Amino acid sequence: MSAALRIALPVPLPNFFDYRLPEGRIPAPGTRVEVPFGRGRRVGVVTALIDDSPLPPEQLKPIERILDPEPLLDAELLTNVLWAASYWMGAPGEALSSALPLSLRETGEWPELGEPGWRLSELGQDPASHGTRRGIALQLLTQLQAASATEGELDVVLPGWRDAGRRLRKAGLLERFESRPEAPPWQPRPGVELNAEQRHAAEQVIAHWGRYQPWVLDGVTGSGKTEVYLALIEAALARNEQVLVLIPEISLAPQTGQRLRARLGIPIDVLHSNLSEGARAKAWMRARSGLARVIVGTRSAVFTPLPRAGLIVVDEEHDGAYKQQEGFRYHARDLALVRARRLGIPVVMGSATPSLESLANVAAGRYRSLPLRQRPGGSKAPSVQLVDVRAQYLEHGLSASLLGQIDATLARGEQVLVFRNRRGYAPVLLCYDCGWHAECPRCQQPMTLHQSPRRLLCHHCDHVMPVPATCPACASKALTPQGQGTERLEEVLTARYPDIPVLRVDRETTRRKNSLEDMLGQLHEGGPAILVGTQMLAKGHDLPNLTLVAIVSVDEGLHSIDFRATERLAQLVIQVAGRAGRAAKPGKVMLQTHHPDHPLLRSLLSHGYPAVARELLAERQTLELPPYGHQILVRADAHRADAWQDFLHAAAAALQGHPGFHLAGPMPAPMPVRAGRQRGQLLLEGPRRSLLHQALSQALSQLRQRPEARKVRWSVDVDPIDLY
DNA sequence: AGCACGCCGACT
DNA sequence: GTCGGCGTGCTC
Repeated sequence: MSAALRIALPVPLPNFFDYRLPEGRIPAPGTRVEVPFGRGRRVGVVTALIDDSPLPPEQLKPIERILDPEPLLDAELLTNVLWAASYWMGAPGEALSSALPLSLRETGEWPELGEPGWRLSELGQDPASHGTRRGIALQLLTQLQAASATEGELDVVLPGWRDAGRRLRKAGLLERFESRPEAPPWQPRPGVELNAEQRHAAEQVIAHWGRYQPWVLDGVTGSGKTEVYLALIEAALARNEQVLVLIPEISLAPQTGQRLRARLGIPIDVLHSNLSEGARAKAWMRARSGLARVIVGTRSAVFTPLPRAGLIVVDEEHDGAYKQQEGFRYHARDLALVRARRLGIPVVMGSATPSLESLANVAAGRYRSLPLRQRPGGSKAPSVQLVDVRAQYLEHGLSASLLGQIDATLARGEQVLVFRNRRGYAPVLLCYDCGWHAECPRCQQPMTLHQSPRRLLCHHCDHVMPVPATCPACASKALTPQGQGTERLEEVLTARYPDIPVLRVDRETTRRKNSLEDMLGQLHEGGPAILVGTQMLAKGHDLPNLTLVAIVSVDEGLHSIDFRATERLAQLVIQVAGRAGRAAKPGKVMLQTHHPDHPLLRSLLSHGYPAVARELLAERQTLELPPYGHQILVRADAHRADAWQDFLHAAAAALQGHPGFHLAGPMPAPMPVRAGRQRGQLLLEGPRRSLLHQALSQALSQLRQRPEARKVRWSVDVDPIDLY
């Protein structure tokens, strides 16, 4: 037993590493240190000063260097990151890695916190030099004559100043400098008048301010959840507290950031994985220092330090994007709740379609519901109509009644959204003569036909193959694309409406940064247009002239073996439908299906999402599925099926004798082959989470030693959200 | 994970 | 005769 520093190192190992105490300053928990590790050096984070290291002192290596003058992570963040590692059964060092921006995972120095600012140059201070400048250029000069300003401030007071700024700098009148870091001053501004429900919601949260309480802001689309967020953010700012706003998608970040900035009148710090590394580290450090008042970010932003935390907002809390699906598999919404509890602050989770987990927590009294049922401005809920396509002739998947509605909508000068959750041209390429279809050799799944560029693409492993001219099995020329993807719908609609702009929104067309923004921007003002796209169109964007949503088909979701498929389908339909008719014009939604009598669709249409959620929850309760039962999934894959079988059988054996759960498997994964690897899984299910955890964490330490573990790739998924 | 060490096939 | 395959063992 010896005194030591317990350090987390960025390796996928479940343990910490102990190092000898240094002579001088003892770095406090949360401080980065550089240590010898193996034959190299690594950067780790001190997690504790201990006096009972199991290693004898002579086996402890000394710390090479202390990297931070004070702890980089405060006690709350460090504790919660380590909690997250243990809850989701990840390596502590890897959990800490996901918490830190890239440059701080290494030996990097703390970034400068100043913001770029603009001021008049020596020449520019002479009014004579301004010449005959007009418009924004003149306003900018006048503004900077009064005082220099940061770029963030200029964005607020003089939107669109950047072009003028660039020209005036070229002319030598302005210069750019690194401003002294300082928290932006905030003054309350007159906001939008809240309606009674919104005001009631905001007042309730404010009445419970300063202690942990989860709130579910259950607002139908268009009910103005954002207004409530804004009122609450202002309440935090008035108390000089920080707010973290989590959003599910990067594509929503610029829009959300701009909207908050415009309304709150202060710079918003945006934090997501597409940001340049420097910008990310800077935003993280600005939050740590308290300079950042409002931080907007995706999943990984849940690791932002919040020394003056006042509120966490989780927007679209039902969204699966909050769960990390590889490496360290944490759930950002759930971690946000845990952080809020330790921070003693409220969490507001907003959604038009709250997750069944959150609804169950409301029913159990752990969360409180803030319903928003009213649509402001008297706008009406869209009418939804099922289109039975069984007996209809379909023109490339589109029924006559659907096309008729599209015609009418365009004729009124309004816009149409055609939703299809399949990208590419056609999901299957089939031979009419012999029944052959193109299949991925590595996944044994149909390959998707893409037209530009023309190729067969596997959506599971990205395998690419040329499109055969004739059937490889029977040499027939009758190879026919089956079904519709967004690419094909775009082609069909462009041909049918040659004078109407048809915009396709999917992963292919939005790869470029901001292209989604640009495309939707075009539509914001505009006249008749058709928007064709996937999932991506389901969230966020407000298109006032969009009055018809055509859902081409969601039938795949009705027969999935995944018990969450129905929940996701209901949420998707409601979210997509919510795009219709947000402004004064009434919206219409048409949903094509081969199963117009399916109970889920019936219920969704006649009683809405809350009723469907109640039914699904009752079903889950009967079957003891989440959120009433808990699950941990052990996955394994290998070149040969017997390798994963051996491993998962060893895992099942190691779990024998532990109480409180039931094992399903070992069994092949729902997709038994992927990218050429055989896949299997073992599911632990039980009513008490702690027993599952206990059993598996004990079994894992044995399992890691076993020879079977080395022959497979394996991972543990606590609270899995899909069983692929 | 990375990186060693350690024994068996095709090349100068 | 060597270069290099990936099995297996370890990192405080």
